Amino acid sequence: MKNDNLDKFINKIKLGNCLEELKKIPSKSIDLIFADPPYFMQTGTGTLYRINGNKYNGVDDEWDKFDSYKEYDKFTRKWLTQCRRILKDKGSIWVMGTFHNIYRLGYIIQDLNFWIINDITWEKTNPTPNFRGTKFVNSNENLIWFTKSQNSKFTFNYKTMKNENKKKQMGSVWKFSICSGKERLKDNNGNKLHNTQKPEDLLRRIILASTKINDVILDPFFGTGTTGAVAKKLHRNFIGIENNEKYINYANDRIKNVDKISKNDPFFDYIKAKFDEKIKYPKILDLIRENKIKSKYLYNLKEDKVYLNSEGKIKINNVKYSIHKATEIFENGRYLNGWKYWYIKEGNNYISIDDIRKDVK
Amino acid sequence: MKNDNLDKFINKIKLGNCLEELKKIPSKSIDLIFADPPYFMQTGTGTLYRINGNKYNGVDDEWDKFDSYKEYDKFTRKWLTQCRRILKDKGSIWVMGTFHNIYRLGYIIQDLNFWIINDITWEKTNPTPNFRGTKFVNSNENLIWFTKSQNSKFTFNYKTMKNENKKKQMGSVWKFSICSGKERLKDNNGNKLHNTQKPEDLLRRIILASTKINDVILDPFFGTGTTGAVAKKLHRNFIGIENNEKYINYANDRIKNVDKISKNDPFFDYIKAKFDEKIKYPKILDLIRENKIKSKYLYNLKEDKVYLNSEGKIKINNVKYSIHKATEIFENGRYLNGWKYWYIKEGNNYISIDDIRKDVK
DNA sequence: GGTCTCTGTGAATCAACTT
DNA sequence: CAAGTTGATTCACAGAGAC
Repeated sequence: MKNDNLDKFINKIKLGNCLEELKKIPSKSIDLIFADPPYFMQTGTGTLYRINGNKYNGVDDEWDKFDSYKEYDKFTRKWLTQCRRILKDKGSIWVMGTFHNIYRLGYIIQDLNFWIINDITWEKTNPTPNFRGTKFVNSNENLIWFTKSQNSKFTFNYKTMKNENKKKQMGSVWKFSICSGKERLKDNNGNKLHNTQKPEDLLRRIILASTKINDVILDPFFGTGTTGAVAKKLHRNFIGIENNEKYINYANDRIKNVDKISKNDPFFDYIKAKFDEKIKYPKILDLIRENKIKSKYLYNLKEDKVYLNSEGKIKINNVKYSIHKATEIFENGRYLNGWKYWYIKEGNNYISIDDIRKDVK
Repeated sequence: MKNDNLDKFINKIKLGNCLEELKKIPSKSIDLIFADPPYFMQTGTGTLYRINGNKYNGVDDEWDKFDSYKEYDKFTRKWLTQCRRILKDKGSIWVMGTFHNIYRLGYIIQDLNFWIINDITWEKTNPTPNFRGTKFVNSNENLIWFTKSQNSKFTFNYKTMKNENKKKQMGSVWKFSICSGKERLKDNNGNKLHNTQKPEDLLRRIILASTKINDVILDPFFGTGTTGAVAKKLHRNFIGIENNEKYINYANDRIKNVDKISKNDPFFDYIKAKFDEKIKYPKILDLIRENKIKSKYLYNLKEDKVYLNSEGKIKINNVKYSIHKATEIFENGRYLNGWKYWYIKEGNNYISIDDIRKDVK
């Protein structure tokens, strides 16, 4: 996974224009990209008052202003194109937005021939209410997770996610609260440092789901460095790009104070994605050569009996089938996992060939 | 709300090409459009199997195939343009999709200068599992709700929605189960009639939120007629367009068997959106003229005392303020609703002027 | 110290009517 | 039509302060 040209970027925040800095990064060097670009909110010019008469301070930052969708699209197309170049073939990308920009992002992602894996909804448990009762409360943000092409292999720690979700498959709607309290960075005046700081729990799930230990995660809109802080904690590397020096200073401080989770911590199994390590069991030919399958005949639980030849194939009417394919003959076209379907007989006992291969290991 | 040219379409399903049929409908005649257009599912050539070996029958109907995104975009642009023409200025539109098509829809909606009100996530409580454990379970579908332009007034039954949500503002993530059981239409062979039949609960919420009683709701991809069935139940009118005669036959049967909710049903208040009826209370001058405010002085809860003149203005230092504006003086610039801020005193009792006007009514 | 109350605040395309 | 006036609206937390 090493890339010498990448060393000078690793675990650093680059000050500068997003596009220019992306261009400096070596091709095919990044494992994961997380991008939370400006949303282009287009709020009105008037003031929005809270019900108690106070003003509501929404996002009015210069960095969120664009002249038109056309300008926004052009910008999006450029940074996504750079992301394609620097991403490893087995890497993947997350982007984030609301209805203001998410359709621009998704459309361009598809036009650039990226391949969408999932669309995720972040359901906020404590969104800002709609003070005037004009519409449904905007209680969600949206994420898109995608690869460079349809055939890309990508990291997905399926079992880790399942363990995080009461042993059930993790779905595409995630509930988290917004970033507040101690986690929310304050400036020297005690005001919120950044208008749109993201919660660490969200980044934690993204990183645990789609990276391996020591992977390199790039965030081209680094802000206050949530991506970097969580990456460090979880023993991943980060690269940040940010054009506001103030944010960088706070982010560097923040990350410096993060402790990596200890290797003695029971949670360290999660960090290694231990549950998702691929275990290589012996193949059927290995078992035969090592004389682990003592019988020449296999049985299913309906007591059908078949002959297993020295090539590891099941012969039926002089035609050779794999142990899996052979299930179709006996199960009306249903194609099942042969390891769990076929048994040998020892006296009156049926022993699954799947148990045999796992015992060998 | 009557439009004579519309009579021949009302509560009927038109057999034919979506675009051609849309063109026949009069301009600015429709209150609400609900559109669940064909999805652009790319299942690829591989067959997907359930764990038990049965083939998974996903969406692979002919009507779902398009040559490319370009074709899909072109088609989307055309039917949305027709929708703009036939929609009343105060009408609104819902579209629905998954990540395969929702970004195409949203992007084009914005390009056509529609104005998005909300994006809604339908969280499925019982989604199809991901059989191979290759990604997060797709447990959501997405809806976009929008008007013809930024300044469009539209129907939103805010309080009705609040009542449906434990008296709290309804958010943008909706939990419903997928359509199954008795609700799911079967064909004569007992198989599911349509691959993407929508649950009635979903349509119920959409219709209750964004239409008034007797409104006309158009569904250009009518399918098995969920929109029509729910519209009828809730005392709304529908127009359906569908190019598959088989679906139309089943849908007509289905809708014929729907009973409108009785006017004696306690739920009928919801149908009329009674909670959202605008109530006109007397104004401050009316109350003074009719001598309903017996005192010349008003108090706030801090016991500040002000003089209310015969013009209904509060005089402070010889300057006249409205009852609302006057709150700014006593609340450090906070501009509050005067009706709930000012009281008269009867003995030791404070009586809110808001209570007085509501009693008068 | 513990419990209760009060206050502050978050990616917001946040009004309708009269003069 | 622009400017001014009237009036209808909030939820989950965290943290500070009161008792």
